[in-house]
Order: sequence, then structure tokens, then C-alpha cells
Amino acid sequence: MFNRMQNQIPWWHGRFRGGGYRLTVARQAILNVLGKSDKHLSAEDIYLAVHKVYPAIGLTTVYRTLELLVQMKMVFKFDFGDKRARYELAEGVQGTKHHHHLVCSACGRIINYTDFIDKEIELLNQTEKGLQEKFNFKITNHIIQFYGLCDKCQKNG
Amino acid sequence: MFNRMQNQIPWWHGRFRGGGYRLTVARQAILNVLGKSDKHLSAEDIYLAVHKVYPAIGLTTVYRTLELLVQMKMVFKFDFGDKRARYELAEGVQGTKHHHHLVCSACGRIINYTDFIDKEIELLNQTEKGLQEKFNFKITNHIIQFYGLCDKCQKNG
DNA sequence: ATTGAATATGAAAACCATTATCAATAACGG
DNA sequence: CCGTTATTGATAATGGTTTTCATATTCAAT
Repeated sequence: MFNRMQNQIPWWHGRFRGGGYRLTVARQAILNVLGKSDKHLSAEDIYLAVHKVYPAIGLTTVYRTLELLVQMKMVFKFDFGDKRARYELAEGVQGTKHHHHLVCSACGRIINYTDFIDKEIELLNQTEKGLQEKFNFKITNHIIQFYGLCDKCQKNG
Repeated sequence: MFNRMQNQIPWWHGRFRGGGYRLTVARQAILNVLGKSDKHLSAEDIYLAVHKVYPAIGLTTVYRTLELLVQMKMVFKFDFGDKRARYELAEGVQGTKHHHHLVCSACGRIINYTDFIDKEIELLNQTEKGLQEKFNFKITNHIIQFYGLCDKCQKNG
């Protein structure tokens, strides 16, 4: 019973070993950061958070690991138009819910919303099916995003 | 009747002068390129096309002009995930139809589609209204895009 | 536990689309 | 035609992301 937490194999162990990848300190640290955050972290955000616990882990490794995690479909990569990529745990991983984003063009604030999602998904599925048939395109993913001004920026603008 | 084409004031004349902007050779050349192309040009694509006719026009001017045109809402700027921005004439300008994009992740091919658009627009409008009310967000625009593999890349993959 | 082979990492340099700088040029109202 | 002021081009700078390459780590086999 003692030492249970430390020695327990984390849920992602199989995902790595199964894919032929090694389970390194850096990769676990990065996944931990992503798992604890409420999202939209840039590579540098993640680097800084990881750096507090493991100062030896470099920014290059963060980039490389994120690329790997995206490829493994454990992480989603987003572009909110502010020149830096943003990352968050993929839907389903660690109970992450499907959601879309609302981005303030002025201050960069990002709101996750899950409202109206059901209808969106439904339409998306229909459209995907239609597009697959018409263009013989095998659709793997989609992006839906809204841009605008948040309440604060409307007042200050 | 003679010289009619050359001397006619182009449709965009008023848009510039009305906004306090000058109607320069570079700006007209860039608009011409955008108007003749069937879309998704990068800044460099545009620069090269313009360069054939006006070798003196530099890449910097192309970037600056595109920025201006986007701000004037005459041009849309897109990101298809290949590190370079893409531009096309805005909806309504020169009869451009509203459409969305289907992007091949493998070869970068982009297909415009107008099918299913009506339902998409309808849903988007509903969602926008809902989001405005719930989050007090003033929505200005949206992005909807599908990614996948085109028929060729499915075979070669 | 130790070892060896292959993967993963860090520091630094390279990349490359886009922006900023600044002196020279062009647009256009008068 | 002139003068004012926006616009431009060459060049340098920026900054997030990738490459490079020598070193360190993982982990299966011993």
C-alpha cells in the first residue's frame, strides 16, 4: 500500500510503449503540466512550468515532445492568431470534454464553450459525410472558432 | 469610346479615396492579381505575380498592402497550417462567393466548397447569437475548416 | 544490477515568414 | 507645377520554431 502513488504506472504508459516510444521524465513532466492546466498553453508556458520542477529540461525538448504528442493524438494544437501555437490535452484524454473556442481579438482572452456544441457536431458530421462523398476527401479533423471582442474590450474600445 | 478601359475608374477607387488612402500602382497591381487568381495566394505568390509586371514593387509593399486590404475588409487572410498566410478577395468583392475550405494535410491542396454552406451559415449565426448573449462577446468573424486527405494522397499514403 | 544499442535530450545555431527602420519617391489637392 | 504627406524599397531585425550534433538516458537482454 505504501509507495502506491509513486510506483503506479501512469495511464499513458501503454500509449508510449505501445507506439515504440520511451517513457521519459521530460515527457511525463510535460503531460503533467498539460493535465493540470485549464488549457491553451504555449510551448513557452509549458517550458516555464516544467522548468520549475525540472530545470534541466530545455525548450527544444518541449517542442519535440509536443510534436510527438500531437502526432500520437494525445494533444491538440491550436492557432489563435497570436503567432504562437497553443496546446491542450486531446478530447477524451483525462476526461477532457469536447469544446470550441471563443477568442478575443483585442486581449487574446480565450473562452471554452460547450454550449451549442451538440448541434455543431451534428452539422459537422453531416458536412463531413457530404464532403467525403463529393470530393473523395478523407476528413480527419476540423476547426471551428469564433473571433470577436470580449465584454471588457468592448467597453475599453 | 476609345481608351475606355484604360481611363475608366476602377471599382475600388472609391474605397481607397473614401478611406483617405492613395490609389497607387502597387495597390492596384496587387488587387489585379488577387482578382484574377482562383485564390489562396501567399504573400510571396502575389509578390512574384506582381513582379512580372512591375519589377520595382517589393515584397515589403506586398505585405503592407495586404495588411491594409485586410483591414479594409477587401481581402480575407487565412491560415491553412503551412506556416504562411494565404489571401483571397473578400466575399462579395468582384462577385466572390461565400465558401469554406477543405485542406489536404499531406499535399496542402485546398478545395473551395459551397455545398452545405447554407446550413453551416445558419448554424453559425445561431451559435454566434447564443455566444453573444451568454458571454457578452461581440463576434466579428469565424473560422470553419476541414482537414483530411485528398483522393490522391489517400492512394499514395 | 550491468551493459549495450538505440532513442531522446540540450545548447547553440539555423530557419524563415513577417515587421520595423529610414531615406527616397510618388500621389494629389491647391 | 509644387509642396505636403502618404507610400515605397532595401535592408536589417524579430521571434517562434527547427536543425544540428555531441552527450545522456531508456530499457531489453544479460
